[in-house]
Amino acid sequence: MPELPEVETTRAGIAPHLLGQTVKEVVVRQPRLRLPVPLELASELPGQAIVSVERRAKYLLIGTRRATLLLHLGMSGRLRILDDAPTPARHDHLDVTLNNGACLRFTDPRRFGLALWLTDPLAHPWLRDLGPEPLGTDFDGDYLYQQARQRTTPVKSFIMDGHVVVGVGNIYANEALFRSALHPTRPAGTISLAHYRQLATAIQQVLQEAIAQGGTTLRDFQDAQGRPGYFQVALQVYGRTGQPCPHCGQPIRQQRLAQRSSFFCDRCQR
DNA sequence: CGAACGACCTGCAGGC
DNA sequence: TGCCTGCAGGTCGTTC
Repeated sequence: MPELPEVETTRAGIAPHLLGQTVKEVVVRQPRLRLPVPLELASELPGQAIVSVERRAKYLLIGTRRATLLLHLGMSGRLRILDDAPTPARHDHLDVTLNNGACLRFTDPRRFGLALWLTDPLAHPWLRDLGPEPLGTDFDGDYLYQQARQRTTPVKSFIMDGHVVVGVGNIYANEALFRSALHPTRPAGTISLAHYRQLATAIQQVLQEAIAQGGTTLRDFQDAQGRPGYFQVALQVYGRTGQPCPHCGQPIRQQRLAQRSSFFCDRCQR
């Protein structure tokens, strides 16, 4: 479900409801996520005031003075703000209720998501070694070009590697490569600096446009208020196998690359 | 070090 | 109707 734009849309949706509020109760119905939900979450988060709601890569960081609730939505995770705490449905694994009666509810059918309680989340091994934010000032074509030296991996796998740059998932990797006319299988180390500048710009633009549209809803993404995103109408190649390339009319091809579906135009992307 | 791949888990669509 | 297969927006650990 969520790539960077969907996580950012979620963050922006939950933040105003959480900031300044105090947690009343934490209900863990299913502790078996990608890692076990720590018991301390339910014992230590209640009573804490929420002082920050931030995002790093696809992780959400809900900060208190004591520690931080680190959330990841995995493939199928979703966060909603509810006015109260209605009867939970299947896969509603976690509720964080607030003193004002509202409830932050985490739902995740596939359970690839994460809920941890950490005093220093950015020092966690999974966050510590992450690459730059694509929308930050330390990401550009020169950086990508430098990172790509001597690398033979396909450029699509390269930009989806969180140690290179974070937040670029399968949808937006395909779209950014199409926009910059690069074939997904092209070995990362064979691409020129000029092309990497185009690719970096394409990544930033596609992510910013998707955020502005509230993300991409393929089947089930909804924001914190239950509204879908609208960027799917702007997708040029993702999920469009056999449909004409918007530039040249050739049918869009689909090919499996690093166990992920890739969509591209053979003629426009080299 | 980098590259390729299996693993985790559920739901759904499509073929028979 | 049911059963089977393959696929899905992520990302880790293992192996070579």
